[in-house]
Amino acid sequence: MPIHNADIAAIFEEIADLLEIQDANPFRVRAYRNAARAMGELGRDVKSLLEHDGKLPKLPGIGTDLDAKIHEIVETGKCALLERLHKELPPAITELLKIPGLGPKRVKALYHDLDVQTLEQLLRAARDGRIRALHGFGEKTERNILDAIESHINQARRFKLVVAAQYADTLITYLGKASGVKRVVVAGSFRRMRETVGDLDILVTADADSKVMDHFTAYDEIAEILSHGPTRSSVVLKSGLQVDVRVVNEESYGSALHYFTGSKSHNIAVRKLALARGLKINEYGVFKGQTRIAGETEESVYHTVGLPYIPPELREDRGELEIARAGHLPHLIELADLKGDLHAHTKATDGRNTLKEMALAAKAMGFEYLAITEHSRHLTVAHGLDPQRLVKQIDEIDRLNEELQGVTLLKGIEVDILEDGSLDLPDSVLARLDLVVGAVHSQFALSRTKQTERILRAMAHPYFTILAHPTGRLIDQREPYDVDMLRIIREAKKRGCYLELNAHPERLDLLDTQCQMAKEEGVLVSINSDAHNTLDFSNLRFGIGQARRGWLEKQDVLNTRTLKALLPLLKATM
DNA sequence: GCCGTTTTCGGCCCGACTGTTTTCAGTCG
Repeated sequence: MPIHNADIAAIFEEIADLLEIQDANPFRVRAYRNAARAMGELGRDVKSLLEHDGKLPKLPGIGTDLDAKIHEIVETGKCALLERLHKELPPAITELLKIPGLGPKRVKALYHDLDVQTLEQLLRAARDGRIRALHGFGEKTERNILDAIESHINQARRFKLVVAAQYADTLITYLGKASGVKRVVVAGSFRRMRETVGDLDILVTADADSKVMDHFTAYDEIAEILSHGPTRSSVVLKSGLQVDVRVVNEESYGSALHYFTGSKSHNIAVRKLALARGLKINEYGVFKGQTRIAGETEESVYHTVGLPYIPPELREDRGELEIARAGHLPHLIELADLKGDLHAHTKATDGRNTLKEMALAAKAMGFEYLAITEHSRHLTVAHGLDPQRLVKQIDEIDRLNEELQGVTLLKGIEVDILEDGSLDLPDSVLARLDLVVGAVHSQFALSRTKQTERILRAMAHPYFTILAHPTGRLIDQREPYDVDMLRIIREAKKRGCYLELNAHPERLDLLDTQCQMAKEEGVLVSINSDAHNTLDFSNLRFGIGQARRGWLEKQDVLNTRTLKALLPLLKATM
């Protein structure tokens, strides 16, 4: 069985769960969770790294023991510690931890006292009223467990950023209407621009006598109130989205925003820095003994631990603290840096608007240029262009450009990369274009080797300019196809072509860690809307968020270039 | 299990809310 990073991460997570149920040292448990996270986020494939170099680079949180376990898993596909734990505890028991309200202590009690090992057994025990009899459990806990199991089955897991944004906008307006409310801001993974969010974390500053929590829990989209306190409340909306609201007074705004934005591991790292300086950080401020020394702004919090302000998108404990301390934080790209968009469709294929309407919408975005890149004939469902229709569009664009003021349409194509790596249109017509965007739209299940070779062969084509949505994943719908992204990026560097970060909210493809990889290898990324109508340009903000999570700066992005600077870059091949 | 501008041993972020308890453990973020 091929071992991927995610497999190693899953093994470490399971070990952490089982150790926790065994009441092991919580810091040992954390070490395994950190290692799982490190594996999940690593931009390089561990197996191929080991095959190539024979050892792993030094990774934070991976010491001698975990390093040996990674070797063991890669070489044998198994981990002796996990096998031992499986003998000591029933394997399915980690499923029980997924039930909200059940942590390791309660799972352990349920197993020892009631021999509950599976969700089915848990359900039966709750229905029979056996749980309430356990020490530390009661009638209400039993009821909650029962409810949680039932909703666990058809529970919505994570929400795409674009969907969460819609709920956030209306809720912010609603909360702002409560008396005494000063500021309402969404923190959490939403503010860090993660591609999906599990819940909305909203921070409110308000006068001490504000009734904002009562106002919040009276919101008419609420399906269930999970908790309701004076400073913190949690609810589930009818949509299934959980919302947590936290209220602090105005002087704690910065420290509370920092705390509530996370990520959890970033916060832990910052608080450790504070400890080393004899300081304590909590959501109310930074304290030296009993004295509060900072907290009005996030800048003030970072300042107390000797750091500059770190943008939310970087707060993932992926080395940002060290880089910040050294004064080398990137100046992250912003939406206003984009000078154009290099991937868009019109009515000629599966888009909704005309060439002119798209051009004017791009101009309204402040863009100098917009590339029209229709699908090619192989993608019949999208009414892809054959050579004749593409030539016709080329002529139309030439005519329209003479008429347009302040914006230029570029002639392109989103050409299908066929299974053998050839392109879906002949050279004779591709030669007439300003750029060729290549895309995989079929045969997603090829082996890693074949899929990689297919894409490399397409990129070797002299007219190839940009690889569209390089992993092919659709968030929550379709897994990425299996490719060696590092090889693709290195080949792009050699060939002088580029990778797309597709900003469509269902794609957000390249992934953030792959953006970092492209940057390290010196390959420019093109942040494109893949617009199918004039409104889709607004999705670029999600692409910008993803790019910022990938540490990209203005100079790392192809379409921050002016038209004049861009054109030679599009022509640079081989 | 990891790690070191006090350290190779002894620490490891910090607080709110719930439910069960009668002063606090467990869970969560």
